Amino acid sequence: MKKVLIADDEQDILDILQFNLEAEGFTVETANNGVLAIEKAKSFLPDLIILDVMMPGKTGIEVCSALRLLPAFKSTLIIFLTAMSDDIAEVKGLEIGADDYLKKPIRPKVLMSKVNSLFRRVSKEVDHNINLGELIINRENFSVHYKNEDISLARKEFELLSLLASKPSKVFLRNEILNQIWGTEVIVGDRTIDVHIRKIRQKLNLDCIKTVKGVGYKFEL
Amino acid sequence: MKKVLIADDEQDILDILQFNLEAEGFTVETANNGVLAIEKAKSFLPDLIILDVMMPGKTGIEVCSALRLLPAFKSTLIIFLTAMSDDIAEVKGLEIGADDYLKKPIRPKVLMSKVNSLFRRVSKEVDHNINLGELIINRENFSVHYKNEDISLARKEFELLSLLASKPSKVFLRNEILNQIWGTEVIVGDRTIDVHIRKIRQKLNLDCIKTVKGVGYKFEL
DNA sequence: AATGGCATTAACAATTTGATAATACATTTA
DNA sequence: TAAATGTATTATCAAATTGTTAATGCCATT
Repeated sequence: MKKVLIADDEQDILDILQFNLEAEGFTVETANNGVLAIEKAKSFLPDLIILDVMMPGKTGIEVCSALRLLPAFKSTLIIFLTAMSDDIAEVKGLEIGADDYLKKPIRPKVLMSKVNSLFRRVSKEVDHNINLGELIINRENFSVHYKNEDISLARKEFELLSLLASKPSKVFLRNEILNQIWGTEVIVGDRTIDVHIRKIRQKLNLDCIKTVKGVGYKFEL
Repeated sequence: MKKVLIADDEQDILDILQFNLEAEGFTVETANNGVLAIEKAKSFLPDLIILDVMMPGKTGIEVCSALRLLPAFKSTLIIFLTAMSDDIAEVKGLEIGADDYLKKPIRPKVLMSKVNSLFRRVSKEVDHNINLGELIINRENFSVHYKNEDISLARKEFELLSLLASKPSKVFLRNEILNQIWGTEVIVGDRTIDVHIRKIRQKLNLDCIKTVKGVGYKFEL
């Protein structure tokens, strides 16, 4: 189920949006200022963020810019809410990294259709990504990102990490891994998996792959 | 069959829900306040908890938060019942860890469809877990959790505990255990089981595996 | 043809696990 | 009570599993 974070300083707006989004099955969190929005975004890791432009303290635009700097929010959807009086040009340019914008007053139907169409648009891509906060795995780019650093993994290493991280905590049996990554036809030696695991551990420099002796491996942050 | 706990201070609601749930084959227990709900949850270990938000003493939200802190209720389904007058925002946010919510007045059909769809959603995952309150065994993660502590068991130990705990109170004959865990081909000596049992007792530090002399072993909390 | 990166294997080390035997303890039976 | 039976405990050793490093062969690129 998709997660949405709404940030606006008017409680009414929060309520209306929350109501409509939840009615469609989204999981919603709210924030009534920019600073809180950034905090909640980091812990909640929403799929979509709806930001009011004008908020006391940090404006929505500032929030957006700040988040976009973090790898975890590179591909998070962001929609802006703008009042008549706002300088629309700035938002419209979308150069700040917004995916869409909405003029107030808000018509729930319009919002929902925008939201749904955005999700439809990215529904395929999003599947390719694994986002664990500090660690981001992008299957499309074959890229791994940890704490603002790009980690370069070879193909098999990448597939292996991808697989394990796709279900954190689940123990993948050695056979399971062989089938998923090497297929049933190819037969490789016993130490092959170990060696790849070792390289991943080495490159990530992070103790996230646990060995379960006699069983297999599991990913846990 | 699935177990459901209902907590509401209105007897009428309890009766209606209990009637409908039992008609569908659920095992139902009820509580008419929050404190009692927590108590019953701990002993009854329901698969689903239906909580009224407004109850004297502890609100449903407080009950939910309290339960979610316990590992045993990490994945228990929780549905809230809200009256018109309740501050709906808080529940809807679902950030307190609810799986769904229902507005009063309650339409039994709506409730039942929500309940069934929730159970359908989690039917696969639940199989992997053995949840005995303080003790949680997760077959997917090969993990054992006792009183907020992770216990690390070797493979055979894990399989043995898993087997015994899969049917509490049932006495497993020594032969039965040998067949299940070692298979019919491998033949091991008589003392092998004892030694493993001992290690489990030692690691768990909990007298949950009883010896039935001349017969076998059984698991009992 | 030379280079470099990658996947795999081989060889060995390190570690963990499992099984057994020997002994101690407990309970039942004669 | 002594013997018999069954289980608990412990130490020990063998076996299985995994970690590590280096070496090999392959492929694509230059």
